[in-house]
Amino acid sequence: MSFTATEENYIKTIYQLQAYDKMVNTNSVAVTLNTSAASVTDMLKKLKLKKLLVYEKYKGFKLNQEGKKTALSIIRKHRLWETFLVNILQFKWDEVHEVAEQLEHIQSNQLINHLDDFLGNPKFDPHGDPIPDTNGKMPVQEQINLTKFPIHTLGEISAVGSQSADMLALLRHKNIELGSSILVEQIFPFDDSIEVKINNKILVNISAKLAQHLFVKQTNYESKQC
Amino acid sequence: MSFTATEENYIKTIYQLQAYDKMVNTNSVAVTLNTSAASVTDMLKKLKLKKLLVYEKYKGFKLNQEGKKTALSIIRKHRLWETFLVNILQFKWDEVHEVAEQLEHIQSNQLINHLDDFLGNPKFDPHGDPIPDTNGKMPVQEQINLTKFPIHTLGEISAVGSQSADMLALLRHKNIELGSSILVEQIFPFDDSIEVKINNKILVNISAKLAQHLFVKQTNYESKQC
DNA sequence: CTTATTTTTTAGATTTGTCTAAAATTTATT
DNA sequence: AATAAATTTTAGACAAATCTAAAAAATAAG
Repeated sequence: MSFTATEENYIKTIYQLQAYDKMVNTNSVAVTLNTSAASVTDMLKKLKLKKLLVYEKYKGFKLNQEGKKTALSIIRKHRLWETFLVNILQFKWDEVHEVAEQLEHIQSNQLINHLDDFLGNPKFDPHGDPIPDTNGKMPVQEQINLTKFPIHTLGEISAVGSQSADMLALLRHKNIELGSSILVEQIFPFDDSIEVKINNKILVNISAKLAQHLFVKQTNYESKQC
Repeated sequence: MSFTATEENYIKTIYQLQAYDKMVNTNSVAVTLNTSAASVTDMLKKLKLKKLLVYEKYKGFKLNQEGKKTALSIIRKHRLWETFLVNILQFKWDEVHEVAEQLEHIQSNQLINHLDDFLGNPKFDPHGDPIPDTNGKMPVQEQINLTKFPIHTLGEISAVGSQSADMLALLRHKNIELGSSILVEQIFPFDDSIEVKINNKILVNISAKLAQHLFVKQTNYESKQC
């Protein structure tokens, strides 16, 4: 079965909103896709007819097994294209989203599987997000973007998403390096900046932009066998 | 200015039909795009409004300067993507057309220019067709149609004038591909078929219709300095 | 040079995805 | 529990791209 680009955008959005099978409401989809609630309702009827979601009017909705499978194949395409754009075509990792939004709708299994092979079957995209395989299976993420890292949880810096001299200078100034321990103390919604404790000593404020470039691995006490 | 995928398909088709500024008629576009004459008329009004073509009703039409520029940018994208699919992703050259038809509509100058650089700014695509540059300039081809190629003269296949799957399947069956050496042995006036020797080994009979779609470059002895 | 044929255009409908405004339903608040 | 507020759905309309059938114009044939 194949879908229009518009249908695919709805499917992907609903998938992201329903994380762990929560019910999704009309308005949140409308806001995310920057459209009207009425349009969302229209599309829900269509997707229900195509047996992609569970939906009763006024009661909310969520993707069924088939819908989730479809969403994962779109996400797979999106993330593989982002990897291609950054790793092969030298895009900066914050320039790729708009183009990947277009490329993800190209229909050809042969294309996406060849692309996957050419890229060396990557497990994570340049943003650190996991890439689903042909069956929709996602690798477990051992690292996560700092913006998504839970508060009051001990982790350590496992990657930086940029090698710009400016950024490395900033990191040095804040005494942050690969392997530094990190603990999120507080999040300021006003500017999305984050206050963290580095190496259990220094309190440092990290801007939203910097946080987007830092990846953290949760410190696993059990596995520390030394 | 940007266009829908449908508009782009019309523009490209008209460009190909008007070769050297001939007037184009409604029906030929309808046949090429496998649609109705009425639909073509509708689109012509739209493209005239967008100032891409010269059109007076019942009198035929052709792209103006702006229209040709647009067509060339679409053709550039198509041929670069075909090159990518064959050279990088290991597609067979008769498998690429359908996918390239989709990829050519992706809108991003950055993408297509980075792709061009990554491919090494190729001048010809895997079918031997010239790739327009950013300004729409095409490299000259010193090739000639097989039907006009002199007898008993060594040449090599430099381009094919169609991307139809049927034709490409036929070529594969006859062991003919881009770069194959070719020598016309005999011409049969009854059906205008041609007997040729491929790669100095196999004798193959080529129908008039197939020959019309094959382009040959004379093998240049002078440059063989080994 | 009329008439017949072909080509092209118009008129009116259909489908997809969208909108606004109004009605229906659910949720929140006295 | 009754009413107010928010959310969701329906109704009706619109633009894009398409169709079929009929009308208009150009071309071909007698």
